[in-house]
Amino acid sequence: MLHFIDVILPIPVENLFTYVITEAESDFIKPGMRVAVPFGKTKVYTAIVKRIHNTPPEIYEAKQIQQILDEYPIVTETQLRLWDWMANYYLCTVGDVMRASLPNAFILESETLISKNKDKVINDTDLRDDEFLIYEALQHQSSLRIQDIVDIVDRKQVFPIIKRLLEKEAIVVEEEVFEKYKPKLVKYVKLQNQHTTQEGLQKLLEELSRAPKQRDVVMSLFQLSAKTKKAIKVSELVEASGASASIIKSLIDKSVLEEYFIQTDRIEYNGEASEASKVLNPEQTEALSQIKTTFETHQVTLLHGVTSSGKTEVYVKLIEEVLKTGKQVLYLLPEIALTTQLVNRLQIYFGEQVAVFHSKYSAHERVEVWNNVLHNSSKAQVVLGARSSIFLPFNALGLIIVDEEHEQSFKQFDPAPRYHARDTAVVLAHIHGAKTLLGSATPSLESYFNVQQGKYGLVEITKRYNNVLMPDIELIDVKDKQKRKLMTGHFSDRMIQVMTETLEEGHQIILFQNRRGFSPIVECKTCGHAPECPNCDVSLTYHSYRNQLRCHYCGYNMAMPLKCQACGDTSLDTKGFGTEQIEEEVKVLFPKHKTGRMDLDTTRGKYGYEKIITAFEQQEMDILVGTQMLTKGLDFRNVALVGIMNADNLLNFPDFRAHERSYQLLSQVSGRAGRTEKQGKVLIQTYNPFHNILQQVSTNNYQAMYKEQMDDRYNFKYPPVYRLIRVTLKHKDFNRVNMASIWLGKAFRQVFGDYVLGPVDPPVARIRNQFHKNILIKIPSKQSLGGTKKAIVRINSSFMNVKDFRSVRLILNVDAY
DNA sequence: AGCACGCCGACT
DNA sequence: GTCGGCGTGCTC
Repeated sequence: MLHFIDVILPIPVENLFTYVITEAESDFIKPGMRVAVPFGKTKVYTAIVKRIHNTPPEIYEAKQIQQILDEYPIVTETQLRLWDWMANYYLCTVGDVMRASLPNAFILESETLISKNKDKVINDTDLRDDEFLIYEALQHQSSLRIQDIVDIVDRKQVFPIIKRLLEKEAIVVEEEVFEKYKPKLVKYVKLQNQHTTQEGLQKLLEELSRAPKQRDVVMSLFQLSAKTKKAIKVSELVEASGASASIIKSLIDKSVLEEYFIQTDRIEYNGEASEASKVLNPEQTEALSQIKTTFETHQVTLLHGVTSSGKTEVYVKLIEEVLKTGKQVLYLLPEIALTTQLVNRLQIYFGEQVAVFHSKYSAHERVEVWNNVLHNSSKAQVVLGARSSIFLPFNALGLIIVDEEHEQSFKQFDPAPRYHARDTAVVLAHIHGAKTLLGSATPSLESYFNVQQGKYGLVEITKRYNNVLMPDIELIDVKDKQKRKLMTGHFSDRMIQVMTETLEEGHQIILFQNRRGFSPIVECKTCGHAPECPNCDVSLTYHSYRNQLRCHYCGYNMAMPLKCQACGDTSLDTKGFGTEQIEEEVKVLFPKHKTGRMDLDTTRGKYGYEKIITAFEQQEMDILVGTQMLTKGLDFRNVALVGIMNADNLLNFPDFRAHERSYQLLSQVSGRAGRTEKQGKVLIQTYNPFHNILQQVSTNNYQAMYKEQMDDRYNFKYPPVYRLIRVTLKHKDFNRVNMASIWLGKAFRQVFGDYVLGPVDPPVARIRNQFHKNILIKIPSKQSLGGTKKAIVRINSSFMNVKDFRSVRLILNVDAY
């Protein structure tokens, strides 16, 4: 009987691919293992085995696999189910999901290597110029990659040249696959056995009496191992004895010492669980017991607790209980880089059991976390991670916590799979029969809607920890202040007054300046010309760090011009209302106090965030000016005032969620004020103090916000009442995208009628020289999601059959909000 | 996604 | 005429 496997390839093609395997291989291969397979004429890819069967393909001959890469599955069956769900729900291929899931080091790809044909002597005169260049390069280098050749001849198409060289038998090519993951080995030393006894050591020390340095090393090693009773690293010995590596080397050569290697994790967790978890206050205890009750009837529960109500302590208790049952816990956070505080806290309680996983980790580190999770190692019982950690190979998941569930960074926008980690987490938990806890001080409308629909349980904490009062929020009418000439730059008299008071009391201040949709641009005062990106339809933004103009979309940058490029005048103004300007103004207003700034510019670099946060925590700064980053669960004890410089550009953002987002953002920033006994103060400057959202923020009235926003969503047919799929078309030729989008819009309208919006130009209609068009499809809740998606897929394939449109790139984004 | 194949303009 | 550009289609 013949044996076949269907495999998933990490490329965006719909189908699985079938390969033949031998009888022996069929006994060994299991779904979830990696195999290396030949694909196309030359390439070798890493594939994941999906299914093993005996049905030969009908219309083609299956190729053989090249090799099996694993001894056991590295992807679990539950993961394969989740991949299918994701591909189906988010309208992408399983290959896309695979690529996003596996640490890069797991996906090996072959690379074509070109080397000289040693069996044949080639006369230089037989070669053309470009061929000669390559042939000559091979005299110095044993092999060249395709990219090297591209660089050498400076041309895009190099295959014809390689082909000619091959025909002349001047070169040979081979496909090489590199193993990307190498376990890290650490060198240890110990005394050779005969020296470990009391007398053996005595004797050895006597022998070494003429070599005092070597003697010292032996003494140090003996003391170290007596003290720690553990294996001694060479590096430790070097440090303890102060000897050089060469002395140790000579002792090894003399057979006094013996060296050996142990495989170690790259990520080391220092310290053990050093503290028992905190005792909960009555509100938290009540919340915990309610959560457990709702879990009896619901898969998912939403924990709605006001800012600094101590949600984390509740999570900790819950985690403790799940760990006792031997299950794993996944703790999802919006952005891990900002949450060192939380990592430290969890490590205090759970020690080594905590593993951290996020995109800043190297490929090697990710493999190690992956393996620890896969083997249910004690080092990965609690996994703390950003959205991509939903891809880890859990096998005994008991609980998923999604903290700050309203955060939009849980949604991936590019590339595919364009998934929402919170929603995927709910599905993942369901597959495992685990529970999901969503936590937020300002829940997303969709989660609260699910509560109202009876899908999710709800638990609330309305009091802040230690009975700290909710901050007092005051709205300042900027229009009125301007009329009465009470504005100093961007600061109202009231803002300056309260800031002065706060500083006098020795407290700290956070000033929040939204950046979204509003960046500092450069404008000529004479002619009004603003430099634009040559590749995208946006003005360049000014960055004083490096004094340059940059494009946020494609990264294009140029030095800050001295003269206007249009009229030549030198009166260029870096106008705008960014954090930099605010910081400058603060320095003028409060010259005696220290001011810091936290935004994309200042948090570059690996420890950018930590530096600023720590400095502010240590009260090295009095005033911190920052963007959205400040909202992310940071805990500053001494902040008594939060100032919001301009609430309007948040509210006026052209997006159906602008109001919901503004509420969330403003509430979260406000929550940074007054975390100790003193009641915090929040000042919001706005042109529109009677705006409902601002009123709701100032009275902390989530219910009113929810009700009003939901009315809008019903009336205008937006999520969570309707589902939303956004179709983006991209092409370098404007007319072509235009025609294509009109065609596609019509086709959609024939099926979905008025539930199709567009095509419209997105706010930035050209990015990296590609023109964009958007079409929005709204799906009523009663309409079957599966049927809708099938219809979309069908329309897409007929779209692809129109010759002129084939080159237009289509991007489907499900739940694009 | 790659990569080969096949059809058209600008150079020897 | 050929070379090198780019659009089109397939990969088990």
